[in-house]
Amino acid sequence: MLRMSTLFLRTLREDPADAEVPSHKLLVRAGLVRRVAPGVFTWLPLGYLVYRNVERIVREEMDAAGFQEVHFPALLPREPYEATGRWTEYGETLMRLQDRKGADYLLGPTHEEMFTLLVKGEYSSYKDLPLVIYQIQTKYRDEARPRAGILRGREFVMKDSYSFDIDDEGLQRSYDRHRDAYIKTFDRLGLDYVIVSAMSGAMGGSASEEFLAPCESGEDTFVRSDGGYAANVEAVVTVPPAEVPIEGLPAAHVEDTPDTPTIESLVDLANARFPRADRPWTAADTLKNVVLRLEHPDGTTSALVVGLPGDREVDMKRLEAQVSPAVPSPFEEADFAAYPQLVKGYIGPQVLGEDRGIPYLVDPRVVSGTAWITGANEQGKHVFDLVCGRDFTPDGTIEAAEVRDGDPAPDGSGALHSARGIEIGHIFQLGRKYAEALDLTVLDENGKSRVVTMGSYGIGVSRAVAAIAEQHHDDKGLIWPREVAPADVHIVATGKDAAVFEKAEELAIALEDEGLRVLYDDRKVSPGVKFNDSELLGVPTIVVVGKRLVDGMIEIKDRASGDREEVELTAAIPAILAACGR
RNA sequence: CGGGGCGUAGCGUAGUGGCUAGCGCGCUUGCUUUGGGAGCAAGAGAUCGUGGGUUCGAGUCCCGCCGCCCCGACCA
Repeated sequence: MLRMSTLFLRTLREDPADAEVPSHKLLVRAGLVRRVAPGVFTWLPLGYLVYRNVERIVREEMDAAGFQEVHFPALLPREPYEATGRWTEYGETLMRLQDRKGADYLLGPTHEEMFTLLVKGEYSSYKDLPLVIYQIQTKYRDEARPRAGILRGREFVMKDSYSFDIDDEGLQRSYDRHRDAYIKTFDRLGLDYVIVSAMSGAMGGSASEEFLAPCESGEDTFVRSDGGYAANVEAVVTVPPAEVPIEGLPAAHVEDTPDTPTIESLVDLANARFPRADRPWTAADTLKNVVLRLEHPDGTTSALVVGLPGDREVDMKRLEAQVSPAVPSPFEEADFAAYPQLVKGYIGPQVLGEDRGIPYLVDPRVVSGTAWITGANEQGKHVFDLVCGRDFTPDGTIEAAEVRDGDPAPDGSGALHSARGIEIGHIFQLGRKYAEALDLTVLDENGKSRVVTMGSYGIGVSRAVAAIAEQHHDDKGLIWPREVAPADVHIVATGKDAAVFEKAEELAIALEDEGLRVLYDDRKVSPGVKFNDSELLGVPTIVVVGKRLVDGMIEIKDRASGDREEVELTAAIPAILAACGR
């Protein structure tokens, strides 16, 4: 039994000045965590109970899925990370240190190398596979900017698991097992979440999905439709309009459009001097051609032109995902000098294309038969009614335009709107990148050496505590889902009557005997303080033993709904068990 | 790393060059109080982030440094 009179706990009446997001404010105010350094926190008794519940659930679901727990050190030598290039690739984010001899060490930001090497040292046959091992481990990342309390710390706890399979089918099965286990885990944690497809990015894998807990304080932007579609912005596929028959479309014609270097000025001039019969011109009638410089991994650079409707901007993140591993950057004046055919502000598709040395990719909305106003590749001139598929043929399409609220979901499930979420889990088909770098091979049934294929899967354990707090609170405080709550029932004894404390304590003991986890407020403070603390702490069921005891009554309150009922003390135990879902 | 803001008691804060740095919460002691953060009284607790400078006099003005928070960049 947790007694408030002796519990190491101090709740705060006011929000800490350095906290911004609800979970940070509440976890500090409720006395669950205290800051030690930027992005580094101490768990106090109640907070650690919650944290351990989350960890326990994660562990139980991993074990239930048949995965085996191991435990690596957080302190790791440099060499394995040197082998995969991450000693340097990880950059400033890596926490580095030296021992007394000057040897380099690091505090593990993630453990792909160590797992790969461990398996390499033990296994050498296809008969040993598949294998999934995991750990729950403190990770260190020297984030440029830790923020939002324990939502994004420099020290945090992560469950990371790794699958090892002989072939892609096996990897897919391991991946699916993790996906199922994660669904069970997050359901038990009481988290609302969506699974979005994610770009694999620098990790070099193929399939990858993120589990995002939608909430205002989330750092990841994603889009969702009312019909259930959810995806990372980078992964959204544009729904192209129907193609238009080319016959009968007016011929292209070049017009003088002086001083129209921007889309806005161009539309204004077009409406003033070349008005349409049916409707005014809009930015969406123009074809904007954005020149970019691509830097390739081998150090060379090249130009790329992206054509998109003038009312859209290029989304650099989406573009990056498309051109990876090349890195895009804006075209500078010096770059323009190298391509005299590109007239800044008046670029048109007529001079573009792979065969002319400047690859030209367009937004999927630019389909055959669409007519555009676009640059005529001459200062002060634009071409009207330039028809795709007749007057120009792009080299292909690219998903680089911004995704906007109201755009259709690719699966036809309605309009997209953007939302924010906390990344609480990530599952990832790594492939053979690490196995190759560290030479993890096994012999197959023909005695031939085969590189193992891997998956990596993470759950932010400490982050999940904050994510739950973000999703489960009100203006009075936290509201823990039962399974992660620091206790099942919070008994509040009010008044100064000795009988109240006697009965409250008897009740606490009886409930504990029934298997409930009990937090008992036996402090000699005023009722208001106790009620407010009980709401701040967020134990799901609150039992008040107070002035109504003279009539043999106690009160049971549901923290989440605020519903309260009075019951006879004699019937209290079954009623409380029922309230706790037992 | 760029931009902005802020460092005063455990927490939240006031203090625009002048006496002994003020208030609320929390803490200690006593009395009263006990169904929504009680009242009265008496206390403890601060080298005002740090180093230098200006001044008769600096929490307050100037310069350097350190730290923290927010936005952006960055981020399996």
